[in-house]
Amino acid sequence: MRETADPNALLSWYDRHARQMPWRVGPKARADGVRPDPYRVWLSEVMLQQTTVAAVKSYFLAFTERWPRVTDLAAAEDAEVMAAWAGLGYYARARNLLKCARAVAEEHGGVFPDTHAGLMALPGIGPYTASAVAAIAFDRPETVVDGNVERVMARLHDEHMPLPQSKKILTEHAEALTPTGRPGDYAQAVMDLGATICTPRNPACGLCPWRPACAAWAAGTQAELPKKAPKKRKPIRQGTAYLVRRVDGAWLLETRPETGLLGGMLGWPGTDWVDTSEPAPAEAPPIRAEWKTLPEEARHTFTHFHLRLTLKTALVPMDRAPERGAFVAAEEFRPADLPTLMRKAFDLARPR
DNA sequence: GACTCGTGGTC
DNA sequence: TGACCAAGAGT
Repeated sequence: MRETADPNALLSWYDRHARQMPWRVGPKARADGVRPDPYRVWLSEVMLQQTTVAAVKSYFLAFTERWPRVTDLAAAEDAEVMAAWAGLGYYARARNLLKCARAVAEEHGGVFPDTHAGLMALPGIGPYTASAVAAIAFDRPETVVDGNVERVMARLHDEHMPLPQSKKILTEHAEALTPTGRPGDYAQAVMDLGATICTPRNPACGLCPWRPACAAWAAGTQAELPKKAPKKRKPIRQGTAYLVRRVDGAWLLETRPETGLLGGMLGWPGTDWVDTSEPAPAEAPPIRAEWKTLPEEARHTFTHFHLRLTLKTALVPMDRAPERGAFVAAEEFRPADLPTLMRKAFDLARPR
């Protein structure tokens, strides 16, 4: 008879092996009564959505240095926040981050709600993030279910039904295990277990505090779990971007529409992007100029398609007015403010 | 439930 | 090199 998974065994493991991260109050400090700052917990959780810890660290430090409190962030300009988020991806997160900060500042007196329902009502906070903030910042016994927890539960219970179909069952397993004591530490402990021991490939079962309870370990199936529905392959889209430099060094840029891909981000004016099976999109030059096509196209892969972007460049005189976008002075232009695709295009087109 | 929505690291 | 993957949310 296999043992039942013991939350205390996991907490004991976490006390010894918790990862240190800039936004985390470790188990020792937590036991000494140190409370995490809900603003920092929320900010980190939003940044960590579908994003690796390694990628998040420098952004988290930059954001908290520049905007130490939620009211500081709420008072920031949209363009400043979008530029600071550039490169981290999933830019709807940044747009919702600002909406959420402003809602907390204006409708909640600058104080985050401390319940799952209160948090869920805020922009950019879904089931996972509401549970994470409620548990980690407010020590409420909420159950966090992220990709780590799904994997751990699928293996613990040897669940072979593929995701996302199995999500509900895995959530119920996770809820059944969540303890009423130390819920914040516990939430972080399950995710640390998934990130360092119960990893997608080559799980370190020999070091796992829950191995005695693991049905997949008993069956030898841990390497093939969790099962996932097959993914569709990515189509290829094509388009053209126009990189215009004025003789004084200014660059012609535009802020993209709020919705859709790279919404709200700075970018080069260009055509629509269409599937390569369709005719190439009509030219859409943002200004009258002599265009030069670069020998190399910018290639970039998004979540659901590959993009091949033809780059056209031009040098224009001071008195030439653009039909789209606006010139940004050379000394004010920072390539780091661009999303990665646009920065790639710039790196191929920049004068050297 | 099925799509959309980024990026960099890894094998 | 290409596919997979990482602390999901919104529509």
